[in-house]
Amino acid sequence: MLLTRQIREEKERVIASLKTRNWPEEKLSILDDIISLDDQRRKLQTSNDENLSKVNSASKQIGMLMREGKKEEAEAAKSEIASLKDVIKAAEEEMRTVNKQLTDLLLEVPNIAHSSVPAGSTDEDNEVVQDWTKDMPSLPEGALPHWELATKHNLIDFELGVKITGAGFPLFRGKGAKLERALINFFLDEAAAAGYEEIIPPLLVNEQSAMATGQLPDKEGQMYHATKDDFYLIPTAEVPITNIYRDVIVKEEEFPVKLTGHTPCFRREAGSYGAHVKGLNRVHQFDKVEIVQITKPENSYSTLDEMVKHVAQILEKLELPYRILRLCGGDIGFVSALTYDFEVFSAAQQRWLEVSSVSNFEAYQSNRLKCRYKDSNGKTQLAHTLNGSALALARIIAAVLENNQTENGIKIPAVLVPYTKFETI
RNA sequence: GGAGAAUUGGCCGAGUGGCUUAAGGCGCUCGCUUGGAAAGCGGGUAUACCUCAAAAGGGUAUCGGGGGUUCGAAUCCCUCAUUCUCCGCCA
Repeated sequence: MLLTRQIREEKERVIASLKTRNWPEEKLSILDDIISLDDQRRKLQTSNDENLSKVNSASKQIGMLMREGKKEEAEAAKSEIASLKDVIKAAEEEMRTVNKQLTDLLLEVPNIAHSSVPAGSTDEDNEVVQDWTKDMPSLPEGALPHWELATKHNLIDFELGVKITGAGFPLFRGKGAKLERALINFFLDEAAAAGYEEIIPPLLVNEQSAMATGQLPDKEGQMYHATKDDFYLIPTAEVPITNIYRDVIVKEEEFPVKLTGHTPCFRREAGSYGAHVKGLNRVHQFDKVEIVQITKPENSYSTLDEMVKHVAQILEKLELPYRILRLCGGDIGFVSALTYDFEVFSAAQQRWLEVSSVSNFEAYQSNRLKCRYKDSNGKTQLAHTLNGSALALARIIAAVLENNQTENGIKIPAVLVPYTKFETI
Protein backbone atom coordinates (compact mmCIF):
# COMPACT_ATOMS: atom_id res chain seq x y z
CA MET A 1 0.00 0.00 0.00
CA LEU A 2 0.96 3.62 -0.34
CA LEU A 3 2.37 5.56 2.57
CA THR A 4 0.15 8.27 4.01
CA ARG A 5 3.15 10.51 3.55
CA GLN A 6 3.08 9.84 -0.22
CA ILE A 7 -0.58 10.74 -0.38
CA ARG A 8 0.09 14.00 1.45
CA GLU A 9 3.24 15.00 -0.40
CA GLU A 10 2.51 13.68 -3.88
CA LYS A 11 -1.23 14.10 -3.95
CA GLU A 12 -1.27 15.46 -7.52
CA ARG A 13 0.67 12.46 -8.77
CA VAL A 14 -1.62 10.07 -6.94
CA ILE A 15 -4.67 11.76 -8.48
CA ALA A 16 -3.13 11.61 -11.97
CA SER A 17 -2.40 7.93 -11.45
CA LEU A 18 -5.93 7.19 -10.26
CA LYS A 19 -7.26 8.90 -13.38
CA THR A 20 -5.03 6.72 -15.57
CA ARG A 21 -6.55 3.76 -13.78
CA ASN A 22 -10.06 5.04 -14.55
CA TRP A 23 -10.77 5.69 -10.89
CA PRO A 24 -14.18 7.38 -10.66
CA GLU A 25 -13.99 11.14 -10.09
CA GLU A 26 -16.46 11.06 -7.19
CA LYS A 27 -14.27 8.58 -5.28
CA LEU A 28 -11.21 10.84 -5.31
CA SER A 29 -12.35 12.11 -1.91
CA ILE A 30 -10.84 8.93 -0.46
CA LEU A 31 -7.48 10.74 -0.43
CA ASP A 32 -8.80 13.55 1.77
CA ASP A 33 -10.50 10.98 3.97
CA ILE A 34 -7.15 9.26 4.43
CA ILE A 35 -5.40 12.51 5.29
CA SER A 36 -8.04 13.51 7.80
CA LEU A 37 -8.02 10.07 9.44
CA ASP A 38 -4.25 10.34 9.66
CA ASP A 39 -4.62 13.74 11.33
CA GLN A 40 -6.99 12.17 13.84
CA ARG A 41 -4.61 9.33 14.46
CA ARG A 42 -1.75 11.70 15.17
CA LYS A 43 -3.78 13.87 17.50
CA LEU A 44 -4.97 10.84 19.44
CA GLN A 45 -1.50 9.44 19.75
CA THR A 46 0.03 12.72 20.89
CA SER A 47 -2.46 13.15 23.72
CA ASN A 48 -2.50 9.49 24.64
CA ASP A 49 1.30 9.34 24.80
CA GLU A 50 1.21 12.23 27.24
CA ASN A 51 -1.20 10.38 29.46
CA LEU A 52 0.84 7.20 29.31
CA SER A 53 3.90 9.21 30.23
CA LYS A 54 2.09 10.59 33.28
CA VAL A 55 1.09 7.12 34.41
CA ASN A 56 4.63 5.87 33.94
CA SER A 57 6.19 8.57 36.06
CA ALA A 58 3.47 8.28 38.71
CA SER A 59 4.11 4.54 38.91
CA LYS A 60 7.76 5.21 39.57
CA GLN A 61 6.79 7.65 42.34
CA ILE A 62 4.55 5.04 43.91
CA GLY A 63 7.36 2.53 43.81
CA MET A 64 9.65 4.91 45.64
CA LEU A 65 7.00 5.83 48.24
CA MET A 66 6.29 2.16 48.90
CA ARG A 67 9.94 1.48 49.48
CA GLU A 68 10.12 4.38 51.93
CA GLY A 69 7.04 3.03 53.70
CA LYS A 70 4.86 6.06 52.92
CA LYS A 71 1.71 4.05 52.39
CA GLU A 72 -0.89 6.83 52.48
CA GLU A 73 0.95 8.96 49.94
CA ALA A 74 1.24 5.97 47.66
CA GLU A 75 -2.48 5.28 47.92
CA ALA A 76 -3.25 8.91 47.12
CA ALA A 77 -1.11 8.76 44.01
CA LYS A 78 -2.88 5.57 42.95
CA SER A 79 -6.31 7.15 43.06
CA GLU A 80 -5.00 10.11 41.07
CA ILE A 81 -4.01 7.78 38.26
CA ALA A 82 -7.23 5.80 38.31
CA SER A 83 -9.20 8.33 36.28
CA LEU A 84 -6.38 8.69 33.75
CA LYS A 85 -6.53 4.97 33.15
CA ASP A 86 -10.12 5.25 31.98
CA VAL A 87 -9.20 8.06 29.62
CA ILE A 88 -6.37 5.98 28.19
CA LYS A 89 -8.57 2.95 27.73
CA ALA A 90 -11.15 4.99 25.81
CA ALA A 91 -8.48 6.70 23.71
CA GLU A 92 -6.91 3.37 22.79
CA GLU A 93 -10.26 2.03 21.73
CA GLU A 94 -10.72 5.07 19.52
CA MET A 95 -7.22 4.73 18.09
CA ARG A 96 -7.92 1.13 17.16
CA THR A 97 -11.03 2.22 15.27
CA VAL A 98 -9.29 5.07 13.49
CA ASN A 99 -6.31 2.92 12.55
CA LYS A 100 -8.59 0.22 11.19
CA GLN A 101 -10.50 2.76 9.09
CA LEU A 102 -7.25 4.27 7.86
CA THR A 103 -5.78 0.90 6.88
CA ASP A 104 -8.99 -0.14 5.16
CA LEU A 105 -8.95 3.02 3.04
CA LEU A 106 -5.24 2.69 2.24
CA LEU A 107 -5.87 -0.86 1.07
CA GLU A 108 -8.37 0.51 -1.45
CA VAL A 109 -5.84 2.81 -3.12
CA PRO A 110 -3.86 1.14 -5.91
CA ASN A 111 -0.19 1.77 -6.61
CA ILE A 112 0.87 4.94 -8.38
CA ALA A 113 1.05 4.08 -12.07
CA HIS A 114 4.35 4.81 -13.81
CA SER A 115 4.25 7.80 -16.15
CA SER A 116 4.65 5.53 -19.19
CA VAL A 117 1.45 3.60 -18.42
CA PRO A 118 -0.95 4.37 -21.28
CA ALA A 119 -4.48 5.54 -20.62
CA GLY A 120 -7.18 3.05 -21.46
CA SER A 121 -9.78 0.82 -19.93
CA THR A 122 -9.52 -2.67 -21.46
CA ASP A 123 -6.85 -5.00 -22.81
CA GLU A 124 -7.56 -3.49 -26.26
CA ASP A 125 -5.80 -0.35 -25.07
CA ASN A 126 -2.57 -2.08 -24.12
CA GLU A 127 0.38 -0.80 -26.07
CA VAL A 128 2.40 -3.22 -28.17
CA VAL A 129 6.00 -2.28 -27.47
CA GLN A 130 7.74 -5.13 -29.22
CA ASP A 131 6.81 -7.72 -31.79
CA TRP A 132 8.84 -10.81 -32.57
CA THR A 133 6.80 -12.37 -35.32
CA LYS A 134 9.37 -12.87 -38.04
CA ASP A 135 8.84 -16.63 -38.00
CA MET A 136 5.08 -16.94 -37.91
CA PRO A 137 4.50 -20.64 -38.45
CA SER A 138 2.82 -21.89 -41.58
CA LEU A 139 0.69 -24.80 -40.54
CA PRO A 140 -0.13 -27.83 -42.64
CA GLU A 141 -3.60 -28.49 -44.02
CA GLY A 142 -6.00 -29.58 -41.27
CA ALA A 143 -3.95 -28.19 -38.41
CA LEU A 144 -5.45 -28.96 -35.01
CA PRO A 145 -5.84 -26.88 -31.84
CA HIS A 146 -3.72 -28.08 -28.93
CA TRP A 147 -6.53 -29.85 -27.07
CA GLU A 148 -7.11 -32.10 -30.09
CA LEU A 149 -3.39 -32.65 -30.56
CA ALA A 150 -3.05 -33.48 -26.88
CA THR A 151 -5.82 -36.03 -27.04
CA LYS A 152 -4.64 -37.50 -30.34
CA HIS A 153 -1.11 -38.08 -29.05
CA ASN A 154 -2.23 -39.01 -25.53
CA LEU A 155 -0.34 -36.10 -23.94
CA ILE A 156 -3.03 -34.57 -21.77
CA ASP A 157 -6.21 -36.17 -20.49
CA PHE A 158 -8.78 -33.49 -19.69
CA GLU A 159 -11.55 -36.00 -18.85
CA LEU A 160 -9.42 -37.79 -16.27
CA GLY A 161 -8.71 -34.42 -14.67
CA VAL A 162 -12.46 -33.87 -14.43
CA LYS A 163 -12.96 -37.32 -12.94
CA ILE A 164 -10.23 -36.95 -10.35
CA THR A 165 -10.83 -33.34 -9.43
CA GLY A 166 -12.97 -31.22 -11.73
CA ALA A 167 -12.80 -29.03 -14.81
CA GLY A 168 -9.58 -27.10 -15.24
CA PHE A 169 -7.27 -29.70 -13.70
CA PRO A 170 -5.60 -31.33 -16.69
CA LEU A 171 -3.69 -34.58 -16.29
CA PHE A 172 -0.43 -34.74 -18.23
CA ARG A 173 0.88 -38.16 -19.21
CA GLY A 174 3.60 -39.81 -21.25
CA LYS A 175 5.37 -37.41 -23.57
CA GLY A 176 3.00 -34.66 -22.42
CA ALA A 177 4.28 -35.00 -18.86
CA LYS A 178 7.87 -35.18 -20.10
CA LEU A 179 7.42 -32.05 -22.20
CA GLU A 180 6.03 -30.19 -19.17
CA ARG A 181 8.98 -31.30 -17.05
CA ALA A 182 11.45 -30.45 -19.82
CA LEU A 183 10.11 -26.89 -20.02
CA ILE A 184 10.29 -26.47 -16.23
CA ASN A 185 13.91 -27.62 -16.16
CA PHE A 186 14.80 -25.46 -19.14
CA PHE A 187 13.27 -22.38 -17.52
CA LEU A 188 15.01 -23.06 -14.21
CA ASP A 189 18.36 -23.52 -15.95
CA GLU A 190 17.88 -20.24 -17.81
CA ALA A 191 17.10 -18.48 -14.53
CA ALA A 192 20.12 -20.04 -12.83
CA ALA A 193 22.34 -18.88 -15.71
CA ALA A 194 20.99 -15.37 -15.18
CA GLY A 195 22.02 -15.48 -11.52
CA TYR A 196 18.77 -16.38 -9.78
CA GLU A 197 18.90 -18.63 -6.72
CA GLU A 198 16.47 -21.51 -6.92
CA ILE A 199 13.82 -21.87 -4.22
CA ILE A 200 11.33 -24.63 -3.55
CA PRO A 201 8.83 -22.89 -1.30
CA PRO A 202 5.76 -24.08 0.60
CA LEU A 203 2.67 -24.27 -1.64
CA LEU A 204 0.30 -23.21 1.10
CA VAL A 205 0.69 -19.86 2.81
CA ASN A 206 -0.84 -18.23 5.85
CA GLU A 207 -3.04 -15.17 5.81
CA GLN A 208 -0.22 -12.83 6.71
CA SER A 209 1.81 -13.85 3.67
CA ALA A 210 -1.15 -13.52 1.32
CA MET A 211 -1.77 -10.07 2.78
CA ALA A 212 1.84 -8.96 2.44
CA THR A 213 2.13 -9.56 -1.30
CA GLY A 214 -1.32 -8.10 -1.93
CA GLN A 215 -3.46 -11.15 -2.76
CA LEU A 216 -5.54 -10.37 0.30
CA PRO A 217 -7.85 -8.69 0.76
CA ASP A 218 -8.65 -7.74 -2.83
CA LYS A 219 -8.18 -11.10 -4.56
CA GLU A 220 -9.62 -13.34 -1.88
CA GLY A 221 -11.96 -15.11 -4.30
CA GLN A 222 -9.10 -16.02 -6.62
CA MET A 223 -7.37 -18.31 -4.11
CA TYR A 224 -8.27 -21.76 -2.83
CA HIS A 225 -8.67 -21.55 0.92
CA ALA A 226 -7.96 -24.49 3.25
CA THR A 227 -10.27 -23.24 5.98
CA LYS A 228 -9.54 -25.84 8.63
CA ASP A 229 -5.98 -24.58 9.02
CA ASP A 230 -6.62 -21.18 7.45
CA PHE A 231 -4.03 -21.64 4.69
CA TYR A 232 -4.27 -20.49 1.10
CA LEU A 233 -3.02 -22.47 -1.91
CA ILE A 234 -0.60 -20.21 -3.72
CA PRO A 235 -1.84 -18.57 -6.93
CA THR A 236 1.81 -17.89 -7.86
CA ALA A 237 5.28 -18.55 -6.42
CA GLU A 238 5.54 -14.79 -5.99
CA VAL A 239 3.66 -15.14 -2.69
CA PRO A 240 5.93 -17.53 -0.75
CA ILE A 241 9.14 -16.34 -2.42
CA THR A 242 8.60 -12.62 -1.88
CA ASN A 243 7.52 -13.33 1.71
CA ILE A 244 11.02 -14.60 2.45
CA TYR A 245 11.74 -10.88 2.76
CA ARG A 246 8.76 -9.99 4.94
CA ASP A 247 9.95 -8.01 8.01
CA VAL A 248 13.53 -8.05 6.79
CA ILE A 249 16.03 -5.22 6.68
CA VAL A 250 18.24 -6.20 3.76
CA LYS A 251 21.95 -5.40 3.89
CA GLU A 252 22.84 -3.10 1.01
CA GLU A 253 25.52 -5.48 -0.28
CA GLU A 254 22.91 -8.25 -0.66
CA PHE A 255 21.23 -6.31 -3.48
CA PRO A 256 20.04 -7.25 -5.96
CA VAL A 257 18.17 -10.17 -4.42
CA LYS A 258 17.42 -12.59 -7.30
CA LEU A 259 15.25 -15.62 -6.63
CA THR A 260 13.48 -18.10 -8.83
CA GLY A 261 11.26 -21.07 -8.21
CA HIS A 262 9.04 -23.56 -9.92
CA THR A 263 5.66 -24.22 -8.32
CA PRO A 264 2.23 -25.32 -9.34
CA CYS A 265 -0.15 -22.37 -9.18
CA PHE A 266 -3.77 -22.67 -8.10
CA ARG A 267 -6.42 -20.24 -9.25
CA ARG A 268 -10.14 -20.51 -8.81
CA GLU A 269 -10.95 -18.37 -11.87
CA ALA A 270 -14.54 -18.26 -10.70
CA GLY A 271 -17.04 -17.54 -13.42
CA SER A 272 -14.85 -18.59 -16.35
CA TYR A 273 -16.46 -20.72 -19.01
CA GLY A 274 -16.83 -21.09 -22.75
CA ALA A 275 -14.52 -21.41 -25.71
CA HIS A 276 -11.85 -19.01 -24.45
CA VAL A 277 -11.07 -21.31 -21.54
CA LYS A 278 -10.91 -24.46 -23.64
CA GLY A 279 -7.96 -26.82 -23.32
CA LEU A 280 -4.99 -25.21 -21.63
CA ASN A 281 -6.08 -21.64 -22.29
CA ARG A 282 -7.25 -21.19 -18.72
CA VAL A 283 -6.92 -23.81 -15.98
CA HIS A 284 -7.16 -23.98 -12.20
CA GLN A 285 -3.77 -25.60 -11.75
CA PHE A 286 -0.68 -24.89 -13.84
CA ASP A 287 3.08 -24.93 -13.42
CA LYS A 288 5.10 -21.76 -13.52
CA VAL A 289 8.69 -20.67 -13.03
CA GLU A 290 8.72 -17.28 -11.35
CA ILE A 291 11.57 -14.80 -11.09
CA VAL A 292 11.67 -12.30 -8.24
CA GLN A 293 14.04 -9.41 -7.64
CA ILE A 294 14.38 -7.00 -4.75
CA THR A 295 16.46 -3.90 -5.39
CA LYS A 296 17.21 -0.37 -4.36
CA PRO A 297 14.67 2.13 -5.74
CA GLU A 298 17.16 3.77 -8.09
CA ASN A 299 17.79 0.44 -9.82
CA SER A 300 14.30 -0.96 -10.11
CA TYR A 301 13.52 0.19 -13.65
CA SER A 302 16.77 -1.08 -15.10
CA THR A 303 15.99 -4.32 -13.26
CA LEU A 304 12.57 -4.41 -14.90
CA ASP A 305 14.22 -4.07 -18.32
CA GLU A 306 16.65 -6.86 -17.44
CA MET A 307 13.76 -9.16 -16.50
CA VAL A 308 11.86 -8.32 -19.67
CA LYS A 309 14.94 -9.21 -21.74
CA HIS A 310 15.31 -12.46 -19.83
CA VAL A 311 11.77 -13.54 -20.72
CA ALA A 312 12.09 -12.38 -24.35
CA GLN A 313 15.29 -14.35 -24.80
CA ILE A 314 13.66 -17.55 -23.52
CA LEU A 315 10.79 -17.20 -25.96
CA GLU A 316 13.25 -16.62 -28.79
CA LYS A 317 15.13 -19.78 -27.86
CA LEU A 318 11.84 -21.65 -27.98
CA GLU A 319 11.22 -20.11 -31.41
CA LEU A 320 7.79 -18.92 -30.40
CA PRO A 321 6.36 -15.76 -32.00
CA TYR A 322 5.61 -13.30 -29.22
CA ARG A 323 4.79 -9.72 -28.53
CA ILE A 324 5.32 -7.50 -25.51
CA LEU A 325 2.53 -5.28 -24.24
CA ARG A 326 2.71 -2.37 -21.87
CA LEU A 327 -0.47 -2.68 -19.86
CA CYS A 328 -2.81 0.29 -19.85
CA GLY A 329 -4.29 1.92 -16.77
CA GLY A 330 -7.42 -0.20 -16.92
CA ASP A 331 -5.63 -3.54 -17.27
CA ILE A 332 -2.62 -3.13 -14.99
CA GLY A 333 -2.70 -4.88 -11.63
CA PHE A 334 -3.64 -3.10 -8.43
CA VAL A 335 -0.20 -3.34 -6.80
CA SER A 336 1.89 -2.76 -9.93
CA ALA A 337 3.41 0.51 -11.10
CA LEU A 338 4.36 -0.79 -14.53
CA THR A 339 3.64 -4.17 -16.11
CA TYR A 340 4.74 -5.78 -19.34
CA ASP A 341 2.76 -8.77 -20.53
CA PHE A 342 4.16 -11.35 -22.92
CA GLU A 343 1.88 -13.13 -25.34
CA VAL A 344 2.77 -16.01 -27.62
CA PHE A 345 0.92 -16.72 -30.83
CA SER A 346 -0.96 -19.99 -30.77
CA ALA A 347 -1.15 -20.63 -34.48
CA ALA A 348 -3.97 -23.16 -34.77
CA GLN A 349 -6.27 -21.13 -32.55
CA GLN A 350 -5.04 -17.94 -34.21
CA ARG A 351 -4.89 -16.36 -30.74
CA TRP A 352 -2.38 -14.56 -28.60
CA LEU A 353 -1.98 -16.27 -25.21
CA GLU A 354 -0.59 -14.49 -22.18
CA VAL A 355 2.40 -16.42 -20.86
CA SER A 356 4.21 -13.90 -18.74
CA SER A 357 3.65 -10.76 -16.76
CA VAL A 358 6.62 -8.78 -15.53
CA SER A 359 5.98 -6.02 -13.01
CA ASN A 360 7.68 -3.40 -10.92
CA PHE A 361 5.77 -2.85 -7.69
CA GLU A 362 8.14 -0.12 -6.55
CA ALA A 363 7.61 0.27 -2.78
CA TYR A 364 3.91 -0.59 -2.76
CA GLN A 365 4.41 -4.25 -1.95
CA SER A 366 7.43 -3.74 0.27
CA ASN A 367 5.41 -1.36 2.42
CA ARG A 368 3.04 -4.22 3.18
CA LEU A 369 5.93 -6.66 3.42
CA LYS A 370 8.01 -4.33 5.55
CA CYS A 371 11.02 -5.13 3.40
CA ARG A 372 13.59 -2.42 3.93
CA TYR A 373 17.27 -1.59 3.63
CA LYS A 374 19.61 1.05 5.00
CA ASP A 375 20.73 3.67 2.49
CA SER A 376 24.19 5.26 2.44
CA ASN A 377 23.07 7.83 5.04
CA GLY A 378 22.09 5.02 7.38
CA LYS A 379 18.41 5.79 6.89
CA THR A 380 15.94 2.91 6.64
CA GLN A 381 14.09 2.91 3.32
CA LEU A 382 11.58 0.64 1.62
CA ALA A 383 13.10 -1.60 -1.04
CA HIS A 384 11.53 -2.10 -4.46
CA THR A 385 10.11 -5.51 -5.41
CA LEU A 386 9.66 -6.94 -8.89
CA ASN A 387 8.55 -10.21 -10.30
CA GLY A 388 7.77 -11.95 -13.53
CA SER A 389 6.79 -15.28 -14.97
CA ALA A 390 9.67 -16.96 -16.75
CA LEU A 391 7.50 -18.64 -17.79
CA ALA A 392 3.95 -19.88 -17.19
CA LEU A 393 3.45 -23.41 -18.42
CA ALA A 394 0.38 -24.98 -19.93
CA ARG A 395 -0.15 -22.12 -22.38
CA ILE A 396 3.43 -22.47 -23.60
CA ILE A 397 2.66 -26.14 -24.24
CA ALA A 398 -0.42 -25.11 -26.19
CA ALA A 399 1.69 -22.90 -28.46
CA VAL A 400 4.54 -25.41 -28.79
CA LEU A 401 2.13 -28.17 -29.84
CA GLU A 402 0.12 -26.07 -32.27
CA ASN A 403 2.96 -24.16 -33.89
CA ASN A 404 5.24 -27.14 -34.44
CA GLN A 405 2.77 -29.62 -35.88
CA THR A 406 3.74 -31.14 -39.23
CA GLU A 407 2.45 -33.98 -41.36
CA ASN A 408 5.00 -36.17 -39.57
CA GLY A 409 4.10 -35.26 -36.02
CA ILE A 410 4.99 -32.47 -33.63
CA LYS A 411 8.56 -31.25 -33.74
CA ILE A 412 10.14 -30.41 -30.37
CA PRO A 413 12.08 -27.09 -30.38
CA ALA A 414 15.81 -27.84 -30.61
CA VAL A 415 16.62 -26.18 -27.31
CA LEU A 416 14.26 -28.58 -25.49
CA VAL A 417 15.49 -31.83 -27.01
CA PRO A 418 18.32 -32.30 -24.47
CA TYR A 419 15.58 -32.10 -21.82
CA THR A 420 12.86 -34.22 -23.46
CA LYS A 421 15.32 -36.70 -24.99
CA PHE A 422 12.93 -37.10 -27.92
CA GLU A 423 12.63 -34.94 -31.06
CA THR A 424 9.09 -35.49 -32.18
CA ILE A 425 5.74 -36.47 -30.82
C1' G B 1 -2.38 -36.66 18.36
C1' G B 2 -0.55 -36.92 23.99
C1' A B 3 3.00 -35.26 28.02
C1' G B 4 6.93 -32.01 29.54
C1' A B 5 10.60 -27.91 28.81
C1' A B 6 11.76 -23.60 26.35
C1' U B 7 11.47 -18.70 23.20
C1' U B 8 15.29 -12.03 25.95
C1' G B 9 18.77 -7.09 21.20
C1' G B 10 22.84 -8.83 14.94
C1' C B 11 24.64 -13.37 18.09
C1' C B 12 25.52 -15.65 23.11
C1' G B 13 23.47 -14.84 27.76
C1' A B 14 21.78 -12.71 33.03
C1' G B 15 17.30 -11.31 34.84
C1' U B 16 10.83 -14.70 39.70
C1' G B 17 6.56 -7.58 40.42
C1' G B 18 9.57 -1.26 41.38
C1' C B 19 17.38 2.28 41.17
C1' U B 20 16.31 -2.35 34.46
C1' U B 21 17.28 3.46 31.39
C1' A B 22 17.28 -5.08 29.87
C1' A B 23 23.51 -6.68 33.37
C1' G B 24 27.71 -9.00 31.09
C1' G B 25 30.09 -10.93 26.79
C1' C B 26 30.81 -11.52 21.37
C1' G B 27 30.39 -9.15 16.77
C1' C B 28 30.32 -4.59 14.07
C1' U B 29 31.88 0.60 14.05
C1' C B 30 34.34 5.30 15.43
C1' G B 31 38.34 7.40 18.32
C1' C B 32 42.95 7.13 21.37
C1' U B 33 47.49 4.41 21.22
C1' U B 34 51.22 2.51 16.96
C1' G B 35 56.02 3.20 11.80
C1' G B 36 51.90 -0.34 10.69
C1' A B 37 48.99 -4.07 12.89
C1' A B 38 47.40 -6.90 17.15
C1' A B 39 46.42 -6.23 22.15
C1' G B 40 44.72 -2.48 25.41
C1' C B 41 41.60 1.81 26.67
C1' G B 42 37.21 4.94 25.64
C1' G B 43 32.60 5.98 22.82
C1' G B 44 28.68 4.31 19.57
C1' U B 45 25.71 0.19 17.90
C1' A B 46 17.28 -2.17 17.31
C1' U B 47 12.37 -1.07 15.13
C1' A B 48 7.90 1.69 14.54
C1' C B 49 5.00 5.82 15.66
C1' C B 50 4.15 10.82 17.92
C1' U B 51 6.28 15.80 18.86
C1' C B 52 9.67 19.58 16.41
C1' A B 53 9.93 23.77 9.85
C1' A B 54 14.48 20.65 9.96
C1' A B 55 18.39 18.87 12.90
C1' A B 56 19.24 18.21 17.96
C1' G B 57 16.22 16.86 21.75
C1' G B 58 11.82 14.81 24.08
C1' G B 59 7.66 11.15 24.40
C1' U B 60 5.17 6.24 23.54
C1' A B 61 5.26 1.13 22.30
C1' U B 62 7.97 -3.42 21.52
C1' C B 63 11.84 -9.26 25.81
C1' G B 64 7.98 -15.23 20.14
C1' G B 65 2.39 -13.11 18.66
C1' G B 66 -2.28 -11.56 20.89
C1' G B 67 -5.15 -10.64 25.33
C1' G B 68 -5.50 -10.01 30.77
C1' U B 69 -4.18 -8.93 36.25
C1' U B 70 -1.59 -4.59 38.69
C1' C B 71 -0.37 2.16 40.40
C1' G B 72 3.73 -0.66 37.98
C1' A B 73 5.01 -6.92 34.00
C1' A B 74 10.79 -9.62 30.48
C1' U B 75 8.93 -11.49 35.40
C1' C B 76 2.11 -13.46 37.30
C1' C B 77 -2.46 -15.46 34.43
C1' C B 78 -5.03 -16.93 29.66
C1' U B 79 -4.42 -18.03 24.55
C1' C B 80 -1.93 -18.97 19.90
C1' A B 81 2.64 -20.00 17.25
C1' U B 82 7.42 -22.04 17.01
C1' U B 83 11.66 -25.06 18.87
C1' C B 84 13.58 -29.17 21.82
C1' U B 85 12.80 -34.02 24.64
C1' C B 86 9.74 -38.41 25.34
C1' C B 87 5.40 -41.36 23.60
C1' G B 88 1.97 -42.50 19.47
C1' C B 89 1.32 -42.45 14.12
C1' C B 90 3.75 -42.21 9.44
C1' A B 91 6.38 -41.40 3.61
